[in-house]
Amino acid sequence: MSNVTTIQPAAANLKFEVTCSSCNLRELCLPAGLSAEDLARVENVVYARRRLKRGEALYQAGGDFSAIYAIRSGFFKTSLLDNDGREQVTGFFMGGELLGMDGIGGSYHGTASALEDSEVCILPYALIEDVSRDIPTLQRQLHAVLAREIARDHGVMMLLGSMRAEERLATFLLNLSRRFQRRGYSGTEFHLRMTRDEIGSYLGLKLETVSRLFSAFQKDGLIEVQQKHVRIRDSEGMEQVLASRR
Amino acid sequence: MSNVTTIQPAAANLKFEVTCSSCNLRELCLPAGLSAEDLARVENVVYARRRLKRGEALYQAGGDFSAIYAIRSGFFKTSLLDNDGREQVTGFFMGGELLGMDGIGGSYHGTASALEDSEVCILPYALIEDVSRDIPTLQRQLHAVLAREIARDHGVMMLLGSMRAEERLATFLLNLSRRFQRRGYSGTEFHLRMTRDEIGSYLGLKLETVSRLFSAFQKDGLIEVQQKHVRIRDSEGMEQVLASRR
DNA sequence: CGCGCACTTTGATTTCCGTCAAACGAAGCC
DNA sequence: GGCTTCGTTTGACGGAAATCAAAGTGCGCG
Repeated sequence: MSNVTTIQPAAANLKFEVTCSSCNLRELCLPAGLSAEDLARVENVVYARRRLKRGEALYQAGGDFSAIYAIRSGFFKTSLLDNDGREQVTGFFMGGELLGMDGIGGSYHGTASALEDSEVCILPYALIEDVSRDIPTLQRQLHAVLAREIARDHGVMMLLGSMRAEERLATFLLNLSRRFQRRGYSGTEFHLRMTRDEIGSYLGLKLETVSRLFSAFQKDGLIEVQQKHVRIRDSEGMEQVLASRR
Repeated sequence: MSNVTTIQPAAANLKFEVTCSSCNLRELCLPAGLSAEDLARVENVVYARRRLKRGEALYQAGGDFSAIYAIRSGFFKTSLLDNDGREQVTGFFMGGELLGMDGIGGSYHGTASALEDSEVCILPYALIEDVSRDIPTLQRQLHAVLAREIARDHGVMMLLGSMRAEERLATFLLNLSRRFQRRGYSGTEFHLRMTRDEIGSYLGLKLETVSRLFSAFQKDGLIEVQQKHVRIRDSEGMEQVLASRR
């Protein structure tokens, strides 16, 4: 992983050094598909970055919306808080993915917190608005990103609304696997950044159920799991857990 | 209700007669908040309408994306189809609400079908793109609508992920009530356009459970229900069903 | 008008997952 | 290094909703 960012001063103007062109997540991120020329203009939008410690909140539910964020490194969860204080995790996000879009036009609807030390690029909404008026490709990209988030949410609704517990966990693991792989990491062996409780909240299950399912999948030879370390041994078998719908 | 639309020719150029300015759903719809001047420009986007019979699909999952739709009258459901053909209803939509945003930048992710005879305004995406470049207020409105859909979906995720059956149905009924009221209809007495099965799919419950809950709510004096006709007798009691979270 | 079909209601039973409880393991801290 | 604390695993039990089944209701259609 690039260490470029670690040697730059933490203070003052972070604009220096922030270039999408040199970012290896470029093609997964907002500027995907932009020409070199347009890319240069977009770099004026990404005017700063922010580092977060594990557990720190990137933004809070109800906070004034000012920017969306692109994850440069690290791992996040987004969540909603219930009236009586119960948490619903609405998503897990990794490098190249965007956060904060639910706040557009008002205030953030949920909270985003770092599950490990992380860094994000700050994309002030007012600037995105301006620049996307001049660059149709960016405008289209932004809309596409918003639409993908809607489609993702619908997928989760299907998961929560009509899948059994084991199908939910299999779907979750296969989804993580695919996203790690896409980013050049192993798709068969990875480290879970979230707790069983957070997985459970996301999947609409209790943490004990999640734990039992991990154990069951291991017993069936589908995965090896030791705490937060997971290795997928039989991804075809995992797919079949899904196909087993009656 | 306005009958203006029923006397216009069904064929050929529907552009004539299509004016947001004279639409009583204006302030609930995409042009909300636009100046009279900008509104005139937006009317060039809404270049046609389409009527649908009950059961007819507005668009199908996988179909090429070309436009988003504003509901002028009627009632819709959106749904996803599972690998093995099972349906997940992702939402119910009424006058002034927008459909098809999940397709932006590709193909529609789900299907939208009319639950009663309906009419929609067709908003070709290419035109929205163009016009919203010139009218920042429209651009912002469009983004806000997309963000609201994301927020709505997160609300459903919370419902599906962490509520008990009776809380889900109470939430559903109160939400419908609020939306009917906002449109000038009674918020305490209304006609359900969807079947128990569709409600169940949306709420992650089986139709028998939905039916039983309707009966239970009636027995508790919260509602009166006869088939698809619902009257809310004790909306405060309904709210308390939600507050009763342990 | 009456028949058929789709939708709804209600009851009996089963099952999956939640709840409660306790022990275990790992990580951070003085 | 030992201690606390947080997270995980596993077991026993109970309950909410699913499943199976059958009767009832109302609407559309010939």
